[in-house]
Amino acid sequence: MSNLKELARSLGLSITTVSRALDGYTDVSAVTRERVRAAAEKTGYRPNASARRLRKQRAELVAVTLPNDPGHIGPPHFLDMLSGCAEHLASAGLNLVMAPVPRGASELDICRRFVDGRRVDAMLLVRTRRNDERVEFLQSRSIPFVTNGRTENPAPHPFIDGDGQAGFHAATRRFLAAGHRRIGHIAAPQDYYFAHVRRMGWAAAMHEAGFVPDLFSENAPTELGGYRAALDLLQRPSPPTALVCSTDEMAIGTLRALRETRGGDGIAVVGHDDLPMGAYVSPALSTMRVTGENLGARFASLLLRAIAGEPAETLQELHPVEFVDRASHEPAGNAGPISKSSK
Amino acid sequence: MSNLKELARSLGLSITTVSRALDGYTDVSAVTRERVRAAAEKTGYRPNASARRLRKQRAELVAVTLPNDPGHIGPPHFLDMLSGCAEHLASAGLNLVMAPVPRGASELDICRRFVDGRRVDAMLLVRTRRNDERVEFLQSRSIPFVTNGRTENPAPHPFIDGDGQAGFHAATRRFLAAGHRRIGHIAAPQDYYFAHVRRMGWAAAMHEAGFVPDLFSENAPTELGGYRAALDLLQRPSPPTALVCSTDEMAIGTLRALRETRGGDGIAVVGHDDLPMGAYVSPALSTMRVTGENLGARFASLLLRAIAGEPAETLQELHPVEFVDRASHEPAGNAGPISKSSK
DNA sequence: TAGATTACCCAAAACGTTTTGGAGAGCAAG
DNA sequence: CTTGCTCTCCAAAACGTTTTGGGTAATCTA
Repeated sequence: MSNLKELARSLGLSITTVSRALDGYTDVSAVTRERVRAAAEKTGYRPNASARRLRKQRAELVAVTLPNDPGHIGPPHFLDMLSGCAEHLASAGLNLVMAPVPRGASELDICRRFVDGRRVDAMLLVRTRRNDERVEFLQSRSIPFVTNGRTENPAPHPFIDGDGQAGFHAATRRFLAAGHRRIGHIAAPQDYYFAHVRRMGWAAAMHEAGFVPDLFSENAPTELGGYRAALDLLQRPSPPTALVCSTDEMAIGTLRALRETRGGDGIAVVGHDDLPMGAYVSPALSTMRVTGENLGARFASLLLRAIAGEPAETLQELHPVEFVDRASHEPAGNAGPISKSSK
Repeated sequence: MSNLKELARSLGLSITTVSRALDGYTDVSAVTRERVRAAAEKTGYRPNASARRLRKQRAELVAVTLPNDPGHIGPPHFLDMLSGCAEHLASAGLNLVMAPVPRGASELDICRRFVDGRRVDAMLLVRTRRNDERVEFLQSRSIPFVTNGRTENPAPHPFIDGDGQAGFHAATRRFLAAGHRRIGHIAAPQDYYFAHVRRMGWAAAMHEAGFVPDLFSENAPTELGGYRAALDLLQRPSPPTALVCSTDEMAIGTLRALRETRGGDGIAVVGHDDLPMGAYVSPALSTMRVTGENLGARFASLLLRAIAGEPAETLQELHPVEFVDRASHEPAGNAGPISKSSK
């Protein structure tokens, strides 16, 4: 129960002086400052967080919305990202608080709750949708925020994203260059921005090569979703010889579907995200990864700059994606996509 | 900038009355109460969280320590658990805040920081160690907490854990009953409590069957760690015919090691955790899972009861583990553990 | 020596809530 | 008339900080 008042009394100083000594102000003599510091250290004094927050009118908290997709909550490395972000924020005195979405409430309700109760100084939005009502709301309240993934909302806002369009375009072109003609896409729900642009990248490459991009199937962004979508494509009249999958989890579901299907031998697969697990499945999963290190720290940095008032336009990071070549994009067991007449 | 004072003035009432009306006290007339409620609704009034926290001397926050193992942060379903916990806590007015461990600091430092700054009302500890200094510290400060996993600390404390000892004992006995004799264990670092008891379960079953339990290898609790530990065991003079792995991730690394090793054909494998991914690797991973639904909500419930002052002894949950039989514990491609003379 | 500057320190006012300890009015009982 | 009770309401005191707007000596400047 140590507070500033007791510490001040025990030192024979005023509260003001003790407070300023601990904050390193220059208008307290070096000897006093050191005396105060020593006493604070000895008694283990820590300023009361709530009191400081009230006085400084800052919550010292940043909330991250947790997507509540049925049964699934985002890629496994999501937690690594959050951890890195929290660590970086902590060194600026901010803590990261989780904003889960209870059953029956919308993600917008949660934003409102945190913002209007002045519980946070900023927000971190993940799993953005093409038209994201949370973005609109936060802009209307002019509270700083950063999104993981772009949106199609008209007003610019800070974000970090990978260039999924370019990545899927390039991956599709690689397959085309390798001789594939029937290149399918395992798609995630298209109201997610990331899912939409990845499909657009694939579709554009197919279109440029003179094909109609209709060989795709949409499902949940999980192993099961990928499994189902792959089964769907495999039973089409002209099944694919190569599959570009929206996420690694979907790709791993796809690999299982291929194993279980007779016509699935030698179909090329590529995913996106570079999950650690991908190197351990069979065949080892070829994939893409967003370049750049320490995503979490970059989010934290953008959040801090947004809180400091930097304009949205200078807080947008679009990172290229790069290929991670393992085995699944060049499957053994067939002579290649052209000589193979699957089905 | 709406606060109680303004709301009170606009209604011609005192701050006290408005506050009590909103809190549903009976000493404000029904008609006034309704008038206040309507006005609060209309102006979108939300009490300032910092002010309430200061006055009520409660942080309304619970921190969860994030393990900072090099490059790895716990099982993928960890985030699902956190999300469920946060959701349940939120309905009691508490938020879950992340307590990452920055480089160079210990997990104890972080606990101290959160506790002594009165930033939290309780803590959630994950990845407990056999002798966990965080437990000792929190008990010395008598701050409520719950651990995910038991410890060997002398004083009892609230926890939720799966009975890994029994699970690994039973799994080993199953392999023994199936005729296996050389059953190895892929072990996680033994200072983790969970890793220790899982090894003890395996060792006890082997010992009871008359074998010296020395066919194990310890490594990081990751795919790579499992891979390396499996390679180690496979090059022993008498390699195993079955492997009980401390985690699913290690088991998946083990499966890759088996694929890449000539002598690895037909070696039985079982993991623990029931990761969704396990159903999609080849062979499909047989595993164990802790019984009971909605782990996160149970953690939240225990935390709330600990905050309410219930004694530690009544806040301990040990859940049995059950088998999830898929393919890897009965590998095809060999006639069985006895007829096979690997190496 | 007067005046200005510097070095150190502090009382008091916030920040916005909850809670304590009544106050005043109206009414019933003695 | 007094006493006690119920029903509403409220002033003021916390909670523990940070910051404002000084004050008092001592030291320097002219």
